[in-house]
Amino acid sequence: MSSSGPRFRFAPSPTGYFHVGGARTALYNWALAKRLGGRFVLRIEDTDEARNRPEWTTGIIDALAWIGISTEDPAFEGPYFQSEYASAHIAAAERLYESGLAYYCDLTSEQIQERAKASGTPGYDGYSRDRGLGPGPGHVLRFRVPSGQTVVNDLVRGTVEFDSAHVEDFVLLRGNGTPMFLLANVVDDMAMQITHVVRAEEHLPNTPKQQMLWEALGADPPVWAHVPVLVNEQRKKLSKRRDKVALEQYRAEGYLADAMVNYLMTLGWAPSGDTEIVPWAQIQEAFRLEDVNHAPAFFDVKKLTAFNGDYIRMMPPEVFVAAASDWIPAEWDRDVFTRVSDLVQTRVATMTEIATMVDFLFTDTVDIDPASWNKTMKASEARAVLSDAAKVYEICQWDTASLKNELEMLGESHGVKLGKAQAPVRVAVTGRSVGPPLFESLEVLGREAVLARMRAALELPDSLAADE
RNA sequence: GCCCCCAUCGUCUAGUGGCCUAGGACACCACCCUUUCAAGGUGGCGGCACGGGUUCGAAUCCCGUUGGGGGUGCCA
Repeated sequence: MSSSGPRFRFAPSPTGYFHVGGARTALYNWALAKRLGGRFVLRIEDTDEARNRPEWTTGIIDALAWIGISTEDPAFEGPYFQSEYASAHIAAAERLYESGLAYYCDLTSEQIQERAKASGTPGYDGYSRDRGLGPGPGHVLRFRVPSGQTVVNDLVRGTVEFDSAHVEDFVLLRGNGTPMFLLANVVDDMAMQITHVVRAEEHLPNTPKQQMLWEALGADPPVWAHVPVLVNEQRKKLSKRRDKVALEQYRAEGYLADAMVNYLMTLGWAPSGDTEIVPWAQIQEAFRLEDVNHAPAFFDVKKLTAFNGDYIRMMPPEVFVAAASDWIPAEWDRDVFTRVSDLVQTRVATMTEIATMVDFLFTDTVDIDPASWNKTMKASEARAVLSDAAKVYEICQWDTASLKNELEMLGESHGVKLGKAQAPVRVAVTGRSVGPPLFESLEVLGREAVLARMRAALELPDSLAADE
């Protein structure tokens, strides 16, 4: 437990899903804690009653584990729950009140707005600073913001100055006596001896207030680092409403954790050298906050998908087969899949694509896609080729090479190359015009099934009505 | 409105005063390979927002403009 290294923290509030931006922030903290021999402290900020469900915490822990941040790791500490420390937050607030660093105010939000409107200056104007109010129902405790400048030293942004003239006396305790985020956050960070606060840029405007609180409470502020936010194509902060932000969703759609982690780390930062696909161990060694970019980064699903495809192809064949097993129906014959797995591995970018690519190998009959069929059958020789192939395939040797040679020769007799000749056979047998290499698939399917499908297709008219 | 942050190809980035005729990746295009589709290979397209300085020399330093973003709750 006792560790003299730096202490980082990740402090999400439970929301029911894990935001990809949060994942990147967690990864930054994790990389640093691991490399520096420090700690990664997980604190669930559950003080908002509206956001408080036990299963949401489980979701956070599962998501972290998926991206390699394990509660089993010695560098991991927690989770702590902010709601359990409410009495410490209140005690700190009372200390501030007693020493005159905070004061009570009985103005309602409406009254504050009216005063602001009347004076033309937005925000709270410090009306109750010297009214000597004590605690009472509906009285909020406000921090007496000292005049002057607050200089925030930020590892990614350098020195940022804030003039107190623009920092209002913010609320510490609500009218019902419960602590606010700014206070709770600081008190917890102090109690947990956090040395480095690495979080998203949206918290930068909070930082002078929190730093004042650290100082008012008699402690040295931590090292701050505000990393740029992740944005969508409209350059707006990624939001649950507009964008696909849930880590769980990407996971369910067949994205690999390694690919996700690697991609996330290239947003706002890049490993040295000419390749971005690098193992975590290398990232962990190389990552520096000082090298993080200052501008928001677009979360590009297309690039993520490209990374994912690369990671899928990097898997040793047997690893791919094992991984794929979780993504195909349980009743599918694993031996059959294994025979074509290498053909699939180079053709998918996400794990969910696997099943749809080879489903025709596992069904008794095949649904023919009308568009594919109609297009293929437009070729004048298509029907004749299919018909002849059905005859040749009754008697030829049943292996990939023979199947290919026979169709190639047959095609020549009709004046077409193999590329053209295979088309009607492909649609007839697989139902689609694209898919894994045909002859391998035929071999695996077996003569009986292939012939049955070809004959059934021969019964079809040249033009099929579209499904819908 | 006010406060703060930011600005290299469409996107993610390398670059920290001369190695830059600005490098890589994704996307896109072409060609090669090829049984469809991929994968792979080769090549191409494409950028230092603008204007002033500083300097022998600026993508790199300073100022301004413009353009983005974040914040502005008795949410976190």
